[in-house]
Amino acid sequence: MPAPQDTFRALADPTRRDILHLLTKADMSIAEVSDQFDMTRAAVKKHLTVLSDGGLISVTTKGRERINQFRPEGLTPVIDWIATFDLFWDDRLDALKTALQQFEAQDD
Amino acid sequence: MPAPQDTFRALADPTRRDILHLLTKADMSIAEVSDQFDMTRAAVKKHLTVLSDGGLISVTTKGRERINQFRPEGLTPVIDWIATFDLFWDDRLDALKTALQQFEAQDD
DNA sequence: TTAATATGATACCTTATGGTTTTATTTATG
DNA sequence: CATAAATAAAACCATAAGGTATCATATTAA
Repeated sequence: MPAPQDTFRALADPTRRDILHLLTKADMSIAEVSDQFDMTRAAVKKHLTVLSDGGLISVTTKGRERINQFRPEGLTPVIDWIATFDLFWDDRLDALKTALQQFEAQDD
Repeated sequence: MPAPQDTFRALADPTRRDILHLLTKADMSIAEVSDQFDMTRAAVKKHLTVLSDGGLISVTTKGRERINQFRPEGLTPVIDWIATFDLFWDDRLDALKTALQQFEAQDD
């Protein structure tokens, strides 16, 4: 239930977008994510917090680790927003919108 | 030909997203856009510059005015990026991807 | 229990961002 | 031509953002 703004904000940083792609390969602890970037754990952890605030990842505690998992549904606020422009597009894009609505419905 | 980052950045601000919706109603000069927001023309002009850098609007000169026009195609970098996650989604989302590819092809 | 690991939290620094104000330039208009 | 209108450009300001370093806390593991 993040505000759309939180999702847009989370996606605005390239490192955060890269983290999302990384998390499609496997769920990872903060340390594991940090290993893939040339910055401190603290910095990566801040990015993960922003991603979590934006609904793009979920975090579960496993012992002393925090396992970060990509949440594809977190992207829907952005898709929804883009879909609001569909009157400007053509019929082919209506197909996209329809497919999207099915996805939304399925997600309930 | 903006870098994807410029597009994501442009969409990260709520005022800029509102401006895009406003411009779906009509092409507008800077002054006309400014009339719809509680901030100075200079501030709105900065936002329009960021939107232009992100490929989301085009600007044409008409006398002493600069007419700003929404560019729906400017959203495709974002759509493309989201589509890169489709392996994580389900078959229904494949339909979305297909529709998107048709749109891309048509745009050439 | 002691030491190492993984993370949390805070303080701090630098730069980017969103905004205003002021001044200049270009284009209409009376 | 003189003036008003529309925008450009630059200086400036406060806050947000991305990053580091440091210290505290909570789990493991020896």
